Amino acid sequence: MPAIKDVAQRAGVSVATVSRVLNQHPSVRADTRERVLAAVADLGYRPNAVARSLRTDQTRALGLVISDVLNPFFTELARSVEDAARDLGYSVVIGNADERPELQDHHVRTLMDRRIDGLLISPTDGGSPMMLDAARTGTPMVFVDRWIEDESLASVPVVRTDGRDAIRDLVAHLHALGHRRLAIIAGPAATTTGRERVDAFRAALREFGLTLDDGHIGQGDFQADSGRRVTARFLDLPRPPDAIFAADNLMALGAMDEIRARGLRVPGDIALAAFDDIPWFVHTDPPITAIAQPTGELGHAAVRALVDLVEGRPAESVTLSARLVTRRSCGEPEGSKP
Amino acid sequence: MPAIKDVAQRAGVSVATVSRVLNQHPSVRADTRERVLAAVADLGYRPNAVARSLRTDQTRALGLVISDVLNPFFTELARSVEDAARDLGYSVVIGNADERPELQDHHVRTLMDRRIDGLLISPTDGGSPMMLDAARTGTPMVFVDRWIEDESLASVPVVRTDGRDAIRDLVAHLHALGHRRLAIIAGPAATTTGRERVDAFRAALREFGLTLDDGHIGQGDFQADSGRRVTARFLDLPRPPDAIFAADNLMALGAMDEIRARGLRVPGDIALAAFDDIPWFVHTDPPITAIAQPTGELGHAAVRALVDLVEGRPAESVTLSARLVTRRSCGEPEGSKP
DNA sequence: ATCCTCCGTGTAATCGATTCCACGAGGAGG
DNA sequence: CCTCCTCGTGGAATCGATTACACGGAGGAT
Repeated sequence: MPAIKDVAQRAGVSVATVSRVLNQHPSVRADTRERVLAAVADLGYRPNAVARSLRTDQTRALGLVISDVLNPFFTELARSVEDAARDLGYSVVIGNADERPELQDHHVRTLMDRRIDGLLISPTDGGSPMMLDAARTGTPMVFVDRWIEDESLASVPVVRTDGRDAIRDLVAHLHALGHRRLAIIAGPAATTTGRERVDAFRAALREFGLTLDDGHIGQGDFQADSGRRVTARFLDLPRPPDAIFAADNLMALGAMDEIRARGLRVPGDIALAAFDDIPWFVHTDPPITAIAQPTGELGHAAVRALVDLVEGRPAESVTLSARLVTRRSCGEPEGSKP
Repeated sequence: MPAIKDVAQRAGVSVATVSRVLNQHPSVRADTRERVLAAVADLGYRPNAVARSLRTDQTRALGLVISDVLNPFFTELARSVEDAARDLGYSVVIGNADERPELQDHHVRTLMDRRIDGLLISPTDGGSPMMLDAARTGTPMVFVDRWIEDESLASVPVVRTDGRDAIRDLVAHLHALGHRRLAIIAGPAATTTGRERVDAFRAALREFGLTLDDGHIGQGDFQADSGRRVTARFLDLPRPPDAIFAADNLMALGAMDEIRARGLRVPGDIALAAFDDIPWFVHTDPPITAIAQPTGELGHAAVRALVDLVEGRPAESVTLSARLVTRRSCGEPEGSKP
């Protein structure tokens, strides 16, 4: 693999001149430029990004640590992040934390070791040591989707979706269809989205004169299995809920598994709704009512904020809003009753 | 961010000694080692991977270029690749080609510029310039899932799934349920998996005395939209097929969309099956019969082969086999008829 | 006592780029 | 004709690690 000195030699110039040509520095005579470019083409030379990074102290790479790649919400997020970053001339290195704090820490550490220019992170837990460290040492950092409530992290911008209104709409929808005993499969209490969705759900219930039983809050971990387990607990109750709201799409999948395994039917026996909409919800039996986040915009906004930080501009937090997409899993839509 | 010389200074030794401690070189006196380790801890020093890579000419990073992150098959693959790589002490940098050759090329180029140690690639097309270049210049490289049939790439190991038998099983299943006019939504002809699945399908049909009409082969591109389009064409035929086999799960999703949009029913009006199984297929209406690849093993085997290459050992191609998972989208299972 | 070995450590070259500074040539202005 | 700029270019320092080689001291062999 040819290095810059090979190009210099072949073009009969110094490495400095080659470097200037490569970085479109103006003070190179046109014919010299030609010669250098010709040598570059002949040798198939490509600058070594590792060496360049060492010298310039920037890698033009961003780190993205997400909680679970297998969750369609996060893969869509990852995709939009990569798109936005590429447009701005950055690469993205993805780390999958699998909802495990120690894995999250591993990835943050590896990314920092590789000296990525900035970190986009959707924390799995209450804040791992490496992450606090990264924030403290001034690594540009942006939280996406979830964030950490810690005063030492107060300056880290948060790009997220506020599901409050959509959740209220969902509760209204359920209420209108006659459901009164509503339950929620919550995310981990350590995550902000975990808590927030429960809070919003509880507040909305209150608005409709309902209360959220302690027995109707199940602790999940955003994985399908936990949705199954919690749903089993709900269904074993003497008076089971008549509607279940899963705080993410994987737990909704688990819930469906369990409901189906017991020979019950959605929405006849029990209604089901989920946070996060995915293409498959159209084709499930029945199609699932869900709260959709503007995932693409979320990714773009997050990258914009992070790159602002990286390039020395101030960055702001962004809050987008989610919307309810009603389908048939909570009962027949209002207008369509016979 | 402290560098090795800061550690050296604080411990009162030279940078060489610090480096030796960090790389567990044996010839360091125990008490010196202690002092160095203490300094490392005090400063929170972490070695700069960029500098290390420049010097050692290895990054301990692997590149993975996949055709489409949004396809659950590939995200599962990516996840298993990352798992396997991490176990062996490597990081994975993912590039999403989005089934677009020019994007694939962009990622290969970027990864090569960053001097990744090896490249895992699932090519979208017949072989882009950068890829041929990479192979020619001796970059360790392994094809996964798909590959390129080019003599200059003959030495690149291929880790893949052979779906031949499973496709035969599928055709047998369809035949047993009375379907005779079978159609296939194929992948791009430029991809090996695209062609291979059609070939296997055609061969299996012949075995059952059926033929594959030209009108019953639709050219898709592994994306949902193309599944929709091709299905529309099938259904507009004067004598539409009575069973459709989609060569991947996204095109199956598109096919379902189209079938549903026309008010037709699966499997009553038309049977549907897909290559690649995903968790949601259990919950669609109806549950979809699919051919499942051992995705986890695929990823692990691919990483093993690539790391062998990277570390100077010979690597071998691996072919795993897929299996048919019958559900209800082709008709009621044999045993369960009344 | 002398010489050799080995052990632990330091000095300095090196990887491949970027960039500051210096330098020579040529043109403009006095 | 001399001085001063400007322009284009080259030399060399630098980023942060690794590692070949050198070196001084301790201990063993003779």
